Amino acid sequence: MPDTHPYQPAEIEPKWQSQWEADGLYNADIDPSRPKHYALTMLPYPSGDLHIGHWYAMAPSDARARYMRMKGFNVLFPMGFDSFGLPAENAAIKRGIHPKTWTYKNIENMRLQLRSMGAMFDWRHEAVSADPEYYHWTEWFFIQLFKHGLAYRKMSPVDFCPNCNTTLAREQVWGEDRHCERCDTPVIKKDLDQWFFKTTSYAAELLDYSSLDWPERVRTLQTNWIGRSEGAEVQFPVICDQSSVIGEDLLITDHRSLITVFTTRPDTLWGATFMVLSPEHPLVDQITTPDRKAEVETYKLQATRLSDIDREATDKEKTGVFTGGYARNPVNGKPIPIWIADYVLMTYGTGAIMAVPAHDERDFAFAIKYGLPIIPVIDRPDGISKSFVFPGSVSPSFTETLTAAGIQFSSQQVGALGVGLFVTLQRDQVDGFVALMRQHLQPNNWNEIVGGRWLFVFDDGVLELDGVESDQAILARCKAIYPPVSANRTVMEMVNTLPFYKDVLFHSEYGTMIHSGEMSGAPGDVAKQRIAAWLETKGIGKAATNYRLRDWLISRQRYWGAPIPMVNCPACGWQPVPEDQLPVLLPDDVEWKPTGESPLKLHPTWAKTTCPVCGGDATRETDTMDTFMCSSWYHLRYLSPKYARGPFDPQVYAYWMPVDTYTGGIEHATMHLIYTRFFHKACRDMGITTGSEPMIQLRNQGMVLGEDHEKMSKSRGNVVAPDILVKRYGADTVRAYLMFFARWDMGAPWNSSGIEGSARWVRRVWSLVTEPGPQGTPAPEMLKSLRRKLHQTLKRVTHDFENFEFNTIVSALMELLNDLYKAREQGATGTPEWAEALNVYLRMMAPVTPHIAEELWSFIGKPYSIHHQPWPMVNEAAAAEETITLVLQVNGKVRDRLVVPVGISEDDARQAALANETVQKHLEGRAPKKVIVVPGRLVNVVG
RNA sequence: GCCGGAGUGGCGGAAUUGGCAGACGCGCACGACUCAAAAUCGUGUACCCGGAAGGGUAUGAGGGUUCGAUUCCCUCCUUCGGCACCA
Repeated sequence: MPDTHPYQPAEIEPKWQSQWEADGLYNADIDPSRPKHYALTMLPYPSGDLHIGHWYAMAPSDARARYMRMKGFNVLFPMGFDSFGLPAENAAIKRGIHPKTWTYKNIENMRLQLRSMGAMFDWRHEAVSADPEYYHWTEWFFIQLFKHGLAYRKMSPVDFCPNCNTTLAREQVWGEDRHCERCDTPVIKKDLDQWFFKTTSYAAELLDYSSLDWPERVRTLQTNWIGRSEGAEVQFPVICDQSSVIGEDLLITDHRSLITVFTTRPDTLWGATFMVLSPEHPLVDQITTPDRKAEVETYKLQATRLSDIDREATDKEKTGVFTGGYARNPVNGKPIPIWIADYVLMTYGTGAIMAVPAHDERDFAFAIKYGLPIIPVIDRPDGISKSFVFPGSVSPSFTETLTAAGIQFSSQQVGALGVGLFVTLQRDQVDGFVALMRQHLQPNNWNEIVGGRWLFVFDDGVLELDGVESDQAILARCKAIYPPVSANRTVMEMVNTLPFYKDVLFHSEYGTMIHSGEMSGAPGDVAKQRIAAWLETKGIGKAATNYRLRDWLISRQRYWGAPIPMVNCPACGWQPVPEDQLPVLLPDDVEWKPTGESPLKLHPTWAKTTCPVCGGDATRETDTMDTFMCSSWYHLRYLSPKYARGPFDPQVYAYWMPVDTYTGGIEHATMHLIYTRFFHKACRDMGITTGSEPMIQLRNQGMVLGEDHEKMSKSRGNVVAPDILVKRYGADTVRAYLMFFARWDMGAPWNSSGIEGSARWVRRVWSLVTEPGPQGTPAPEMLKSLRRKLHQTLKRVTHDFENFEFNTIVSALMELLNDLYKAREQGATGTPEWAEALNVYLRMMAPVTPHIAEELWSFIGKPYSIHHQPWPMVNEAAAAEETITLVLQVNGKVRDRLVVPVGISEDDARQAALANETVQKHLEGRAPKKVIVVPGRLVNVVG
């Protein structure tokens, strides 16, 4: 027996790491004789220091990859760096370090830190996105997308600092007043011509997750992000001769100025009483009348100063201004005013909406605020109407009449005016009520019925609120009768002042169409489809599907990114750089102004080039690509990072792709994971890749919070540094603790004393194996139960590895260790059962704590390497229990437990329970009414 | 506001998906070893009543379904994420 010595991770960990490296133990090469497994963890950004969050993401993923390896898979588990991006430029501006220098120094450091983890990365597959050999192909992909019509240019606003003369990211804009982080200048929006990828062409396909094993949560997030909605596009002609609006007869419409709106509710078209355009809408200037110009311009400016977040905030009161222009509602020819408001976004739909205030909550609030007409066009499904009977407006016998008619109402004192009646009507009571009202209404009064029906009863007849004209007619009569309502601009504004009516004035449900001309009466379940078809036959619209998803903005006005390989020729327009001239290299000789203006723009010669088509003078694109472009295909570069004839070696691709298991944070659920799926599908359609999805199985880890339960950040000073932990406890302990301390998909706050438990576990395994146990003759029963526990644990650990339940893997191993210690005390060390236990135990540990497992494997005299060993097989017979604990309940409460043979019959279990003294005691002499036997678990006696 | 997750001892968490609540670990208490401390080992540790045997109460709150609910249903509260004037 070798000398026993204390556990020293600082010695054994580096030793095995270099051994594995030297032997190429984790080399992942094509091997058609073995099933492949491509395990991928999200590409880290080389910020300089490896964070505990990186460990939390990578160490359990590594353990899972190692488990798959032991299961017989040929596993590729690569690592690389997402090395373009803003922080490198910030370092350049603040500290005068070149982004390249800063980035590659960080990478060097992080490689060392990553090695200390003892992960099975095959570094021969490393890919670094800022290497020219890498971004060569990022550029190449751009050109392919361009050639296939999936890349295009359009104007798009950015946050811009006019003082620094530079575009700002959202994180560079600070404070309520939205000022520049460097110079405090208020930020403005600047419209720039920029490159986009047509992600929206794939919107429908991106909603299909049928071939994916992805968490429901992520699929929901993506589905909402893509945001499919069905409805119709409708064209509203702009009325260009403003003076004729008043004249009414000679309305001339200009069909060159059609405003297209997207609506999910074409069935409400007859209720569209105004339109709202986004302040950025291209027709705004044309529509705006001279007298409204100043106000509109002010509002537009104000809207551009707001962030999207501010514009989209719901707690803010809606604002807008009238443009002075009118459009014609195409279904009824009525002129409707055109407004602009910041709640309409140019990036969604067509940037213009038809407003139906009677059936859209936002539009209702907007119309009430600005006095715009509100006309109900969809019947209330519940049919409820309400009527307030003004004090003194009816003859005194009216209440008895109502009671006799079975109509529900309450009488209440209304201020000093007297007693009013608050009537609630069912659908079939309205006509009867109107008839009664006509008999009882006193001269020079009116009564309104609102909700299910919209009727105004006057001395001489009944008016219905069915359009803009009747709105004004009714209002005029009411004002004449009761001057206090004179300030109201619409009928709805007038009735909205009465709280009693609040719940019946507006609804957004589907229902039978009313007040809708020839379409009135169309039932709610078919109205939408019927109108969409009708619009098409009339040539004023069509059924349409709209997505919330936007095209992907690729352009960044930055230096440290992959150049966009495009050349602008005055004669030939935008042309791609010929593929044999790639990569377009980033110039190293760049200088920063303290303002952060992109040095590519300032470079004296870089942008000057010739047109690949005509050979004339031309200019390079000086914008670079979004780094999400680099991370959309890194899993492909990993396959063959040195390959020079294409982005990847097709043979290697054919073996490894798709990614079998992808692990990473939930924060990438929408952006990165949608971009990479889009990228893969586009590449498939261009004949570059095969299959429809790049990553088959996705699993997310949660977040490690600081000990104060807050998000870790340098400013809070709650950051946990893995290097210190590795130094103090060893990588194995850190790995084990990260797997143990929380459910992986949930994450949890860090607990610096909790890690002691994992450290103790690792040390106890060390002692168990290396220190001799007492001699003795262990009871055969004890050895049998040790073996049972071993195989039960193996079963649990196997199950938990399959399901990414890492915390219970470690706790199961801890439990078994406790039993092993007890067995050792009883002299089990010399037995075959003991040998088997150690053999299996170390193999179960190997994915979790690879170094100590290797060291102890060699200690017990097994051949190098444990990481070449197969995953142990569960012996079901050995794992089987002989007895169970039968729980005895009386009326659902546990009263006793019996140890019985595992195969006990239902009858025997019932008999045993009924014969039990404690059960009898708790029955207190009652006869059992019912006995429930759950085989193998419990007997519940109900009595 | 909408969508989704979570809420279990002093703390992190477990519970084969309707069947023994609190595995495992941290912490704490007591004990052993030690001159002492650390480390290590052992014992105990949800709460209440009780000397004990035992009994009662407990999985955010309240209701429901069920022989039986941490698990399913309804209402509400707290909290964490994501999305959001989406027409």
